[in-house]
Amino acid sequence: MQTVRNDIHNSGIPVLCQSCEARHQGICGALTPEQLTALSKHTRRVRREAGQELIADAMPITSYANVLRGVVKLTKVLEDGRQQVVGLQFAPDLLGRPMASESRVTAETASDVELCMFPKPALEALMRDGGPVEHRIMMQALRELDEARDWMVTLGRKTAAEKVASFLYLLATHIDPTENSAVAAFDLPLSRADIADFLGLTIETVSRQLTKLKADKVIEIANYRHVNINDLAQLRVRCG
Amino acid sequence: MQTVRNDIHNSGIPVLCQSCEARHQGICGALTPEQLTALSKHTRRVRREAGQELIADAMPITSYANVLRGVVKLTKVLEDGRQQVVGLQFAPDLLGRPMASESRVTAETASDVELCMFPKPALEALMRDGGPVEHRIMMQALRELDEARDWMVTLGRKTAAEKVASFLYLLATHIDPTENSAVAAFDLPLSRADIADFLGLTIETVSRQLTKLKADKVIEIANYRHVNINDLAQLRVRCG
DNA sequence: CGGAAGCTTGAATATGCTCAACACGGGTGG
DNA sequence: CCACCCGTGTTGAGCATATTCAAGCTTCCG
Repeated sequence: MQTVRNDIHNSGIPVLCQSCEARHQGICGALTPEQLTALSKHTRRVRREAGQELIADAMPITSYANVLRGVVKLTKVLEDGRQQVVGLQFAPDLLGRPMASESRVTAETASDVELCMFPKPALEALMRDGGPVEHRIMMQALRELDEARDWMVTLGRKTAAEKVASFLYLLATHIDPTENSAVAAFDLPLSRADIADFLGLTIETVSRQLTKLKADKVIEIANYRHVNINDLAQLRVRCG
Repeated sequence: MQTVRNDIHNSGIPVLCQSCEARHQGICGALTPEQLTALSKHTRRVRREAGQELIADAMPITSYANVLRGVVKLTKVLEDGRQQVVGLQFAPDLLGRPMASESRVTAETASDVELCMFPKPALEALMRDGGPVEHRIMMQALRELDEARDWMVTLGRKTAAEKVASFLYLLATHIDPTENSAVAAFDLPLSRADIADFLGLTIETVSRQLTKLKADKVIEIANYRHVNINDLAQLRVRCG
């Protein structure tokens, strides 16, 4: 054992993880090199294109995954087919409900996505002793809870115009959180149908409100998907 | 050491805690007798009548509390005064956002409430080493996240009639979770205004929908607050 | 070029909101 | 004891916002 490297840097860290953007974030940031090595024996790097189902509601969870790139949407459906997006996950979020045998949501790729998957028992082993891994998972749960509650205000109390503005503002502040500028530009990771399901609106209403924001020169839209926000402060005002 | 008791029962447990209904639940259920004794030196049992503010949004958190009796509502407001209830807490929930310096919500008593309060550092000391306390807090956060996401479906995709039915169904299944009967009876812990803020409706709409459920013989209401549910299955169907 | 999927636009409709009046119950004071 | 008031809840009429239904437009891709 330990015939392996303690070379210069990244000593003992699996090759795959060395180049991983999520290496120091999410769950992996809480692992010792030894734990990382153990975990990496079970991991699988996976790409999925947009529109694929990753986890089905009410089905047993067999594996967890870190989101490395792209956007995953968490949805719930009523019996008659009405759908609600209840969360969006970006890198380096952990995908999968910890401490439960069954999922409580459907997880689908909203854009092309890259994942680092690992079997359920591998994560559970790391959590068993409590400690830093459990701590990170708790922190993610608390953050997601804050986000869910913020969104409940949008769903329950905002007008259609405010909902759409809030959605764009959310993306602008999440997609590139480093920038702190007055403008923003990005590709919408969600279709109009997904946006509607996120906002509790119809696709027609979403479309009309986007058109209105465009007419009011608050945003520009190219190719249906690419958004330029000219005045982030103006957009903020329209969030209610 | 261990000079101390292995007497009969409840050995070494503070008197106040011995008679506490939450003793084996919530945070306290994760504590050793020693930890419980240490914590109990800082706790204060408090009663608050309905309508009192417990924690203000965006204000520093100075203490946490266990809910022992009654209902606490968590709310958020928009600048123009529109309000949304984003969560309800029952015994034995922990009140207060762990791992944050400021609250992200306003907490108010919805009914008369009994709390067991303790200062922020006391809980943080118990969490420091990770372990069972942190585990319980994580479990509560995950449960609240599931509940918040369930409620997002109600807010975003259900009709007014379905929202009111869902609210009554939620209470019926939460207030006395032991019973598993076809009927239920309870006092509404929330005013019409609070119910409206929970459901993203106006008080008039809530009132009309309650009247409709009454006219359809699904529920009875006495004294505005006392509700009899005659047919829980029928109510369930109306939840959408 | 044709077809399909995704998006936009328009007109008619319905659902829930606003505004207003009224009912009920509990407390206070003459 | 009754009169009054105030907070809370109900009911009604008219209205506004978002939905529904239907048609047409882009873009992408074979």
